[in-house]
Amino acid sequence: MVEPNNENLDLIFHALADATRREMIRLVSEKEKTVSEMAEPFDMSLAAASKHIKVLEKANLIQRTVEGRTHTCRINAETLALASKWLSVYEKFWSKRFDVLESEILKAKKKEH
Amino acid sequence: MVEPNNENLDLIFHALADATRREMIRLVSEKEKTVSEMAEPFDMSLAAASKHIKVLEKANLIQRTVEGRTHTCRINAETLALASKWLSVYEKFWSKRFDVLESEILKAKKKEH
DNA sequence: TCGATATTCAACCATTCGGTTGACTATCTT
DNA sequence: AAGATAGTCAACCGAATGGTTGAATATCGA
Repeated sequence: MVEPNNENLDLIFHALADATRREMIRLVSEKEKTVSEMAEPFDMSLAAASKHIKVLEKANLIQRTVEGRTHTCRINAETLALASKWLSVYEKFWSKRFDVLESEILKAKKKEH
Repeated sequence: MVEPNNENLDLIFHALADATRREMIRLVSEKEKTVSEMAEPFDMSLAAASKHIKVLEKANLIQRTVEGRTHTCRINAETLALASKWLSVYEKFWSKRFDVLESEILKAKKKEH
């Protein structure tokens, strides 16, 4: 796996910080798609969608192959894994909280009887 | 867990898209910290750091309690869990890749003997 | 009460963002 | 060769971002 440096993570999280782009990731995760297909569901110009796609591409979240005049996009999930890896460092905090919550629930249930 | 809507995710990922703020999260995850303590490691004005803290707070990534003149920040890891949850939908894509990689390695090792 | 400390606020600035439109390039089809 | 199709590029626009500085607010300690 490529080690995630700060510059990478800036690009990745920035790309993810927009609902249109997150939805584009969902779309392209279903099946590889052309630029037009990626743009179609959104109420914006093709040029605007094309910019979003470029942001995703620069962040390495999708990859593009050009064949003739059509550009095909496919997901590059390894990059999502980098974001996930950064977050996973803090996983202990929320799982810890869940443990506390669970034990609280158990205690409450015992009291019922 | 609070359901992550698009607005939440916009704020969360935007907050994470800055190296200063990611480092602030790391700092505050070690131990709760005052605003000054959060700002100290960075080469910027207190006001700038204060703005970053506000971004983290609005995204609900940290929480603040005010006691007298000191504001204490603590991590709110549940919100990181929301980001992680969004990413986890795509986990199958990268773990699939790892599986392929693993089986390739196994095949290669078998060939050696 | 006075000065130090902790923090925010407001105004400003340059840059980036997310969108538009119109022109352009390249490829496919006929 | 001519027109349709796929997509980008460039210029523009208003709003948001990330920083600054100086003033304001509120609390603490002597």
